[in-house]
Amino acid sequence: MRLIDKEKHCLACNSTCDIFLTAKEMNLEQELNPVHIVYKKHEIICREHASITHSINLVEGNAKMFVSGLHGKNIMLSILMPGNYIGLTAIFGSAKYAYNVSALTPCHTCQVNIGLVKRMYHNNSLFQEKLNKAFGITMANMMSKLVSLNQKQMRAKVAESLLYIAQLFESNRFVLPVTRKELGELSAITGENVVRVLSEFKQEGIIQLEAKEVIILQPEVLKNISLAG
Amino acid sequence: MRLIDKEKHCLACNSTCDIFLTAKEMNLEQELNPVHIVYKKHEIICREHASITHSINLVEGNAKMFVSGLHGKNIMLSILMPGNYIGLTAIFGSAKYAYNVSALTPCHTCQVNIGLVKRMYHNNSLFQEKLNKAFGITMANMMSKLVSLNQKQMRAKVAESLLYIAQLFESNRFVLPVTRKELGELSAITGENVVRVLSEFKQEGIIQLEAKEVIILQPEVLKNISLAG
DNA sequence: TAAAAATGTTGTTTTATAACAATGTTTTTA
DNA sequence: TAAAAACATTGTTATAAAACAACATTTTTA
Repeated sequence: MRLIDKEKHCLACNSTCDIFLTAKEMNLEQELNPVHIVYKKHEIICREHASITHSINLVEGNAKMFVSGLHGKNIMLSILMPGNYIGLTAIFGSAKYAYNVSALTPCHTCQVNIGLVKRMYHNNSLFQEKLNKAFGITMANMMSKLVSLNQKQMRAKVAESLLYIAQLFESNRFVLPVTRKELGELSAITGENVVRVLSEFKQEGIIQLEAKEVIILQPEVLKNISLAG
Repeated sequence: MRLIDKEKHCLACNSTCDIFLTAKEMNLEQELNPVHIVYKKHEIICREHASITHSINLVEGNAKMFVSGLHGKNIMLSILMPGNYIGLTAIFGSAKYAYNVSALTPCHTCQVNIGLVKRMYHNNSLFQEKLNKAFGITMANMMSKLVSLNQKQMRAKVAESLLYIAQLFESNRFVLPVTRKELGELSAITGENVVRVLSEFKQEGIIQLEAKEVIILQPEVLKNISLAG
């Protein structure tokens, strides 16, 4: 179930998103008509193969972007943070989602008609450049993920995932936004093996670990593990 | 060693590429100054991390696009066919190549200053749409490759690679443009195992195989193998 | 708040595939 | 065209990680 909160408006929103700023600059505020939708934990925000009708801005909360693989096993592509957009691939030729997004925590989203965003993209070169760059970065990340998931082994993959999450939260101390199994989806290994590797890292004094709380004690060591094997 | 053929000009070129057509439409023919460079088999056409200075159109021949992974093992992203472009990622925010391209056969390329192509992109919406779409498709392919290489096993991966090549050559009968080891790079398995799987497929009457010549006798069976495992 | 479901943990077994080795064949190079 | 290098093939061994199992703990749901 989703909650539609019609009270929230852009001017009251503390997240100054590029879409709003660009729309304002282009005098398209009237047409914006943003809809604020709240998703509960575990709820699907968008589904693979579904049509992209809106650009979705994650205003509050965390979500996971994943593709559903074989035998019900997912591969998590990324963890979404407040400020991230969903659905902008529509601008790059695909009318359908190529991935799923589901809420890891309650997620507040702001949704705008994708047609309007497309128009903005085509008529505002700064906005265009921003989206192009973001898309290019996504592509580069995909590329390195392809190598990592294929050629690295468990310890390296988990180390990489931990560093990725630390970088998202801009801190070496964080609360894991995912379960062990999901950390496995992000690292392309089983949940059981995630537990094992995490225990090893703890044993070796590389991380401190208690339930979901992680402190990376030796970031350089973890970095080395993530690079080599 | 590369051969620069200054004699070839766009008007004489039988490959009517989008860049030339768009430049003509925009009266930018004078500025185009295309350079025709020929690469020998095995030569590097572009290298990871190098600056992108030109848009490279593969006019004739085949090339492989790959990222260099760990322990000297590559992952092949795609096989390039005549008409394919290299370096357009520069438009999407990255000034450096994120991949390598090397010649599988002698490769004739036509190279145009990337700055000009960028200008064309920003001032021609049709051209823009084409490049965006191409980039989007590349992204989608990456995504499905991520799943395939991670979750499928040898037989499925090799089946997929064979179908991919058949689709490139638009025929179920083709001469492999790659070695067994390279087919391994494309499938993320070892060369030895490629040989084994190909032998199995031959034994099972799914393909006909002699040296580099492949005939897919039972495309549907191969398709099923590629999907399941 | 009791019951059910999901998550976390550790140990054991199985399995797919890499790694290694040995040899024949083709292609490239000097 | 002879020698060297790269490629293809088959068999064997080693290994990383999945699969399975059993149970403790936490979270969700009725």
